[in-house]
Amino acid sequence: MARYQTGIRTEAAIVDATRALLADVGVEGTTVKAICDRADVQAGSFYNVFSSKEQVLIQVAREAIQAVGPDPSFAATETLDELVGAYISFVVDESPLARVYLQMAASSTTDSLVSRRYLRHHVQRAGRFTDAMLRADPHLTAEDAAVGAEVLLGALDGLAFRWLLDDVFEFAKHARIAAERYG
Amino acid sequence: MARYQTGIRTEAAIVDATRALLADVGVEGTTVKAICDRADVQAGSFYNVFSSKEQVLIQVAREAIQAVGPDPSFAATETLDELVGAYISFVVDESPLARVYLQMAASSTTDSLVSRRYLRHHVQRAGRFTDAMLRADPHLTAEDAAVGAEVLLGALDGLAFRWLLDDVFEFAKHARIAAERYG
DNA sequence: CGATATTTTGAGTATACACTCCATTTTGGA
DNA sequence: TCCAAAATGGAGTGTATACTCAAAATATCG
Repeated sequence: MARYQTGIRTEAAIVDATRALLADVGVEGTTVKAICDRADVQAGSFYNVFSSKEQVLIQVAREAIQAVGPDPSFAATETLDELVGAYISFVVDESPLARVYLQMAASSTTDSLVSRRYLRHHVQRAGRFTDAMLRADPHLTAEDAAVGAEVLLGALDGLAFRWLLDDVFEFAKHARIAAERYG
Repeated sequence: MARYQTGIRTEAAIVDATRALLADVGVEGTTVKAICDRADVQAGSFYNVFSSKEQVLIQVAREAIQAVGPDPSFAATETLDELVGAYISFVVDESPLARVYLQMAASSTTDSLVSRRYLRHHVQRAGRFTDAMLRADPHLTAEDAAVGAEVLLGALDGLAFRWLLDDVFEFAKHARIAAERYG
């Protein structure tokens, strides 16, 4: 099923429109019609590229999930500061994608495809935080490091949600303090 | 407009059904039809009691918000431990309501009415945490206490969201550890 | 250019949703 | 017991949604 360039461009336009819509009006307002209008495409073209609305949502969620953490190839040596810094700059510098990330994580109904994907991603992320904590303090037990990672990640995510509710909130400042206390 | 007992019972049944549905299937699955089926009531009765679906959602959200914090009459003397303990037992002992609280807070990002209500509630709650922190350590500046309260609340909310994604997660244990890092 | 694969169009379908209407039944005070 | 107010049943309305389809247009390549 070798593809033509026009089809690939259309797919990109649909993904772009979906991401922008999710950031602008949330999951609820992101309808197929709204996506098509924004991408300047007809419904038929949408379904020529994606088999369902859920597929493009998953695609954007995957994209957001990948953007949360720094390059996985550094995972063996990265520090906690780097991990926290990456999350902060993700939220601050890529606000639309961060908004998508948080909104989709929150609105995914339990046991849905998206929900399971987020959980798996969270477990991986917690693993990287745990490893970084262990490298920083080799006296920690693996269990303590894992718990510490969960608490720090919880704080970061909670503060990001706080920012979602009110974007005047100084996320970066609070996130750094959370890292100092919980790291 | 003196109301009859049957009408009051119907209203209670609708609110109960709505709360249970929100906990079970989330905001998305909570349709008027589902509410009516669960409450064993017809659509006409629903709209005899509530003017719209949003009204009953707001009612349940208000109920959940009120259940989050301990009795406000203790606000002048309560300790941080008591506030944290109240949140933990809210999540653990009243899971359905906690689920409603978190899901509606998360999905309210698009709906400005509910969103503002949650934000106002959060500000009040942060105020109580700040006051409790100041009582525990009078040397703190008000600013430091406020930031600390935001970070701790962020951690508690983030961990609760984590529990929402996977209810095997030991929320109480992690929440207590998050709170300890202040003692 | 001609042949074939791919993409686009846009009207059309089925369905689920919030909500209405009003005839009928039930309630509870006088 | 009577009766006006309140509550109910349930069919019905309009609308928005995800999704389909077949014909027409366009791209790719020998």
